[in-house]
Amino acid sequence: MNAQPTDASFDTRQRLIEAAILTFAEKGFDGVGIREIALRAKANSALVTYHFGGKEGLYLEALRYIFNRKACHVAELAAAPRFEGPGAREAAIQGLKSHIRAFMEDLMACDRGPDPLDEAAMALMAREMQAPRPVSSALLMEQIRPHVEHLMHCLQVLRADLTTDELLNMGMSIQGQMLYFRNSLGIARLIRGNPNYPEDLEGVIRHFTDFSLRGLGIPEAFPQSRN
Amino acid sequence: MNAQPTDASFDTRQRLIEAAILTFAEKGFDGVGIREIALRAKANSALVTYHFGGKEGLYLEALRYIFNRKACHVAELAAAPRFEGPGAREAAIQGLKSHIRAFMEDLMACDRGPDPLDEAAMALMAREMQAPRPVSSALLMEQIRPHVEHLMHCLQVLRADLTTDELLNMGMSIQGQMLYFRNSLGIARLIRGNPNYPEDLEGVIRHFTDFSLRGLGIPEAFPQSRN
DNA sequence: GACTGATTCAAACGATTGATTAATTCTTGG
DNA sequence: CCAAGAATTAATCAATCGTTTGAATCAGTC
Repeated sequence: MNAQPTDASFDTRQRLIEAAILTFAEKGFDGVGIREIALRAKANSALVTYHFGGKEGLYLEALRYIFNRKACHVAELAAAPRFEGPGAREAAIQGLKSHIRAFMEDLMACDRGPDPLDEAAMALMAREMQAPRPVSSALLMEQIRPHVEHLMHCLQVLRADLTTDELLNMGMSIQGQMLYFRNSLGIARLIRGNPNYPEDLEGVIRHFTDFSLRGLGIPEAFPQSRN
Repeated sequence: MNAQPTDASFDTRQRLIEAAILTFAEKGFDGVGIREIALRAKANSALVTYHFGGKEGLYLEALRYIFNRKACHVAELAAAPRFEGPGAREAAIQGLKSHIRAFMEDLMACDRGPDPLDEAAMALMAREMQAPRPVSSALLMEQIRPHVEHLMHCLQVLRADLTTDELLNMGMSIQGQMLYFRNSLGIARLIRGNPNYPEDLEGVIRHFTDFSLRGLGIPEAFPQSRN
């Protein structure tokens, strides 16, 4: 593995990484050979060991590439200040709404157009989340933690009466519906008989927002008790 | 592959299938060799081809074994009659509660004690749901469809004012949080720093029930408007 | 143009893959 | 008891795996 890539090797490295994302996402780590990746990247398979130290090194670098590439909206929110004092509750509601919107927009990568690489990157992250490799679980945790903490902060402000465990359950339900939505897009399109679903992402975001606020137990979001 | 297994070969077949479930669940289809499975089953690796026609045949047989073994609670519910006439609403609420409980108990296989085989079976199904193999996707869909239809019927009774698309969104949120819970057990345990999570499955079931009923917009489930 | 280090390449490495073979053991009905 | 078929075994198959090798090619520097 070389120390720092030069301009000459940068293109090859990038092509290998992108081919790795596409192919790993499609078939999983064990379902792909480095020859297949190298062929897709129009590079020699020996370069995988040369540039990344091996197949696993390429896999790790692919994950890092995904994390760095996705200048997430969620990441910006995670850096927001804490909600305190009067108006904290309203701010937390707005923060939760923003989180759901940002997370959905990140999930769908809707602001960069339909990019197959983004699509594959999310599929690969989904694989990694379900069956985390020991070597990459730390990388994944480091990436997810700030988002989790920001969401948990919103929830804690909104439901100060709940225990930490109950708050984690709330967060799990909120994140779960969105991540499952992303993971099962293919099936959902089949069930609805609509290959373009969701045409109305705004409607889906609105649904997740309302469902989450009600599920969380926010009175303002509950239609029957609103008036 | 032999036509019908005799008594003599039944034990070996069973041992191979159970070893396959455990090992496939742990490392995925491509991450396991038949020698490793055979070693775990204390059998000869050539018997995989002899009894099941090959590695993929063993995998399919393992899935069938899971489906047959798991006399799912959800499957019983799916065969329940439709909710009609007076009391339909109460019945639908109870039906939804039962569905969530049954689905969670099936997901966690908690009613037969902590059986590593059941645990592995669910992990394998989770893998299969996220990245279904072409040969087994039909088997999986056939297994899942009745559960989806039963859930949709409950939702339709409870929220007759919603469009089909909105109802599908509701169902997606309800199933999503549970499936995500199952799929991301590994990450959840990392986040909580508790490898034994969830110790209190009842609490999780109660949470999903409350969250779903509130999210669905059922007034009775909303604490602030209950009294 | 010669030298240097980084990069790429074709070829081959040993190991392991799923599958096959042929011989052997086990089981069982006549 | 004994053929006959089923079940199991060790050994081996070709293919592929990730990796290594050594030479070729490239880009700069003196």
